[in-house]
Amino acid sequence: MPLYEKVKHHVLKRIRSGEWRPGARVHSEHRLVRELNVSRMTANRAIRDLVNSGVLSRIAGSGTFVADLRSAGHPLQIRNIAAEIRERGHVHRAAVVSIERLAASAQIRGRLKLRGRSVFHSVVVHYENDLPLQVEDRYVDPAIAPGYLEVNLSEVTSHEYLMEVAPLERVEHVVKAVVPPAHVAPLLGLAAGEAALLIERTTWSGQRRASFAFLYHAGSRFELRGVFDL
Amino acid sequence: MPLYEKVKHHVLKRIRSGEWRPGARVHSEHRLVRELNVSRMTANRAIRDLVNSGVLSRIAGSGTFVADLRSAGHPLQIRNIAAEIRERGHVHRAAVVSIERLAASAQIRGRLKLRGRSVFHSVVVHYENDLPLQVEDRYVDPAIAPGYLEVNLSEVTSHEYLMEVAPLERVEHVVKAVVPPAHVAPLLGLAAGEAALLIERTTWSGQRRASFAFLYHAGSRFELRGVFDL
DNA sequence: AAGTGGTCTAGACCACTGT
DNA sequence: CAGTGGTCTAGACCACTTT
Repeated sequence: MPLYEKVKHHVLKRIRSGEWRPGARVHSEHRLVRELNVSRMTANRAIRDLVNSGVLSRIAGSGTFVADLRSAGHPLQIRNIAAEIRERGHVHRAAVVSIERLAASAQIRGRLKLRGRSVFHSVVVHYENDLPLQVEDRYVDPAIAPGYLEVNLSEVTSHEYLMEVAPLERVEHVVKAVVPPAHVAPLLGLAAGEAALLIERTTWSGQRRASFAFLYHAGSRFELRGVFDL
Repeated sequence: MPLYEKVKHHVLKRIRSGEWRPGARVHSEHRLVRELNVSRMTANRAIRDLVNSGVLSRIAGSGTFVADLRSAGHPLQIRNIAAEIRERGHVHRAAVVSIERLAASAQIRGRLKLRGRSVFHSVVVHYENDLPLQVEDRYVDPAIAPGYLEVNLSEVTSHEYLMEVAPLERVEHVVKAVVPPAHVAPLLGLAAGEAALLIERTTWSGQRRASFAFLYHAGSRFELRGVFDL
């Protein structure tokens, strides 16, 4: 692991533990240099990375601070759908449509950079108050999560399970508007011709890709929201 | 202007001019060091910035390459579409469909919390390399930007103008998938039944709402991308 | 073997902020 | 004034890819 990653973890650990709350001052670059025996350029890179990813914010001459949650409240939350629904005060229910081991297609092998020939595949429908909100069509690298087929996905979300077995360090989201494929539209209860919001989510554990998911949402019932103060 | 910004411009200029097309090899760090008389760390920072913003991609031991199209805007960024297109090394052009003063509907009055009875309304199509990328259907409070009707929106984006007359302090985005309305689909060059990605953007200047915009994008050509390192 | 990116160092000067 | 971040240098070693 590169040194600057260690510096990032050093800072993130304190933020996650609650020791450094939003708005709090983070140790200065010079101080990190002394604490961790790295050069200033290394500390600078670590902190600059965290600023770029929205975790910290800096004011020249003044200091570096843990960013407010509201600015981290980007539309593409990493959180799982179950928590989000419950946070809105509604009932979440998940129905497993299928969960199986498949021979990986060339496309999936490419997306996940799979080494083996097979892949785990699951399709789960998430309901908010008995209305289908999301169809989760997910591919998981068996090398990362060998026990995936035994998980009861109606009780534990894939995201929660993956976080347990292989701490995710990186998430990529791509948001698109699409006409949903034929196997998805009925699961979402969509009329013909209705649009769907598709989020393609790839997660990394270390250098390896852990999973890839197509998250389809009814265009008429789902939206991403983000507020930014400048 | 910092040196690394000059290095970035040096590279972006060649991409914009078409000298370096997507997939093409970019000058190596060592070569940039010789060409521009900067240290390698400075060249490295410039290139790494461009990689982070999706303009370039790197393969260790092999080289740095101009990234393919498709990797589009960051949902977190408030930047205007013109800047975004130019940063991808492409040509931006805007066509004004209409710009006028209207009697505000109840819905628009509510969204903008208008005090007066009229509102400015503009429809502009933004092209990326002559392909329609965004239809901007915008309502502006005349109290905030009285000179809006005189702005040449094919040369200055609404966002740029509003930033000038009434510095924006807050932006809200809502992202949806929709079937585009009849007046929008042809402007985007969409076939019947194609989906569109809609961003509803509200901007605040101080406590007042300055403008409200429907930003329609062709689902097949536009996506939002976000990467988060944890 | 030569070239490429990935990382790291130990300094440096600057503008700005806060005391 | 001391402290902070912003930038920059001129080297270095490494793992990897290409020739």
